[in-house]
Amino acid sequence: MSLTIGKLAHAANVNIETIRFYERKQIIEQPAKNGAFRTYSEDYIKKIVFIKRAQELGFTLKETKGLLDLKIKNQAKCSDVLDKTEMKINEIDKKIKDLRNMKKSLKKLATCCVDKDQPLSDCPILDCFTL
Amino acid sequence: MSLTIGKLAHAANVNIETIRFYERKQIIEQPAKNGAFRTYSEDYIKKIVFIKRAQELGFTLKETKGLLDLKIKNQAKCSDVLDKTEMKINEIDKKIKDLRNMKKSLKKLATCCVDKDQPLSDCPILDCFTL
DNA sequence: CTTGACTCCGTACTATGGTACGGATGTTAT
DNA sequence: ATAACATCCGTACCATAGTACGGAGTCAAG
Repeated sequence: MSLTIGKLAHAANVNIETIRFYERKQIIEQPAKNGAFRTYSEDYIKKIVFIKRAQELGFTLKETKGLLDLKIKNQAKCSDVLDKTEMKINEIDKKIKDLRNMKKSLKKLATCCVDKDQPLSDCPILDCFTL
Repeated sequence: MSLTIGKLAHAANVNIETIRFYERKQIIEQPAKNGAFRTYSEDYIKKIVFIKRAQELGFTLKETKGLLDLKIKNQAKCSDVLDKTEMKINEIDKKIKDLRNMKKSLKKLATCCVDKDQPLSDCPILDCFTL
C-alpha cells in the first residue's frame, strides 16, 4: 500500500512542504513517482517520525541524516555502526549531564524562595551556572 | 572597574557582534556610555556566560531572557520564580527521559553488530523510536 | 598631533529548519 | 465532462541566532 505526499504528511503529522523540503535537502530519498505524483511506501512514515523525534532530542537534520544513513548504506560495516552509535551515545550522555546540572541549578534557585509571597530581592540566578 | 565591548567580548568568549545583537534583541540592557563608547560592569561577563550556558542546555534566547528577567525584575514574587523554574525542570526532565530512551535504542542498535567485520544487512535503526 | 587600534551604527549576509504562494497540471466523484 | 480537490514546481518568505562589512568617529600613545 502506497501513500501520496498528503497522506504521508498527515500520517507523520508534518506539513507537506516539510516533506518536500527533506527531499530537497536529501534527508530522505526521492520516492518513485506514479505518473506525476510521488508515491511513498509506509516505511516513509517511520522515517519522518524518526526525523522529528531525533530533532526534538537535539539532533540536527544533518546528524539525523547520518543516523538514517546507518540503515540505508547496507554496504556499511558493523564497525561503522558501532563507531557512529558510540559517538552519539557520548553526545547524549553529555547532554544528559548538562541537563542534570541545569536542573540542580534551577532547584537551588528555587530554594531561595522560602516564603512564596516574599518579594524577591536577590535570588542569585546569575550565579546558577558559575558553580 | 569597567569594560569596553571588546574586553567584554573577550572575557565572555563571544564575538563583539553577538553582544550588539543581544542588545538589539533586548536580551541584555544597553549599558551606560562613557562618551560614545559602551561601558560594561563586570556583571555583564556573568550575564553573557549565563546566556551561552543556558543555550547549550537547550534554552532559546527568549527563554533565557525570561530567566534573566527573574533576577532583573526585583518586584517579582518568589512564586513567579518557583513557577518558572518548575516549568523548566519539567521540560528538562522530559528531555532527559527522551535522551535516555534514545540512548537505549542506540545501544540496542549496537547489539545488532555481533561480528565487527560482518556486513550490516538490516540493523533496525528506524525502529528505534517506535518502541 | 598624527597614527593605529578600537568602537560606532546601519545594513547585509549566513545557516538552519522550515512555511507560504500561486499558476499549472493531474485525479476523482458526481 | 466538469467541479472540486490534490499535487506539481519554483520561488519567496519567516524565525532564530548570529557574523561580516564598511565608512565614520573616538581615544591613547609616541
